[in-house]
Amino acid sequence: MAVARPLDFYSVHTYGHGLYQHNPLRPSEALQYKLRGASKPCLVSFSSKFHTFCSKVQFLQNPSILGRGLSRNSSLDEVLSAGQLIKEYVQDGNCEDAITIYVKMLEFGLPVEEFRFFPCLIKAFGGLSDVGKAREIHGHVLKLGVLDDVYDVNSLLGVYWKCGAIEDAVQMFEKMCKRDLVSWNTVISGLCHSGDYMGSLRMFSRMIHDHWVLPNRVACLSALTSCSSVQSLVHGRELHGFVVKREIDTDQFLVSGLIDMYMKCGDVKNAEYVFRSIVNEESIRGNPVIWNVMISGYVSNGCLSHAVEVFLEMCQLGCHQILPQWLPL
DNA sequence: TTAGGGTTAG
Repeated sequence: MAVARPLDFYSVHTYGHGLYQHNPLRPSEALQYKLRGASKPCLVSFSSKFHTFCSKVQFLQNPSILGRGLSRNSSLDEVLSAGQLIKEYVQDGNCEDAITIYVKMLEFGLPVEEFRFFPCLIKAFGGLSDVGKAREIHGHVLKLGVLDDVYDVNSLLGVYWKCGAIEDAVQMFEKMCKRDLVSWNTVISGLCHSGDYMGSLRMFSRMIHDHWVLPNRVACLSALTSCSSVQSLVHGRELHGFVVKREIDTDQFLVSGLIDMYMKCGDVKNAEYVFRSIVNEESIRGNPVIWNVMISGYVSNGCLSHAVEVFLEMCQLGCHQILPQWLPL
């Protein structure tokens, strides 16, 4: 069966893509059906490992949970407990088990409309790196009507990027009626990671000029990576000015990003300027990455004696604790 | 609640 792309998911007429297309079941039923019937690679494996973690969750083992004899309040408590557990699993990177718990909630007929952890659950699907599964959870939350929340849409956007579904992600972003800083950062970083560096920089510019949203350090970091990758000194310098103006030029990640950008663009003088203006700061001095960026930048630009000088300076300043990683003694 | 990180080597 052909799977329709979720391009027009804001329309009430388009609930039925993918999993739910031509499917008369309710979303929870449809998801259970799909998951039970799925052949490998299976979304959830009901292995012995599952029973181990299940033992920690009383409500999953309680037969009374099967929907009968439960008051509404106790059902809500179960939904809350399940949500917290899902959150924990996702934080631990245990995405499959997090999804399993949600599937159990559906099986037991818990009122998932009351579930308050959809961003977390959606994020778990990103860990599967499977665009088909991403579309399934998309259809599911769409039908539940929780996609009005920018947190949920942002999470879904992140899932599409993680799955490498660039078109889906971009089109989803373009159709978002409400965007926040995280939405912008997600798309800028997504474009950068997918190799569309100029697209990422255009998005950065559009964010400021067309939408009056002020980029934070996260957006600047992605944009800097894009500048380095395409060796665009013009954009890099512009970005440097922006970072200074925003007074975030002492951020350690941005400092190393700026030095790296200048070095990759062959502008050794400006890399030195950034490095020297910050290296006396106590917090910066102990950061081995900044020294490494500087030394490797010198080497890649053919400034070998400078590389040795900075290396010795680093040792003299008491950064010798990182020496064992460096010297093949 | 959601996004998000820098270097090198191989």
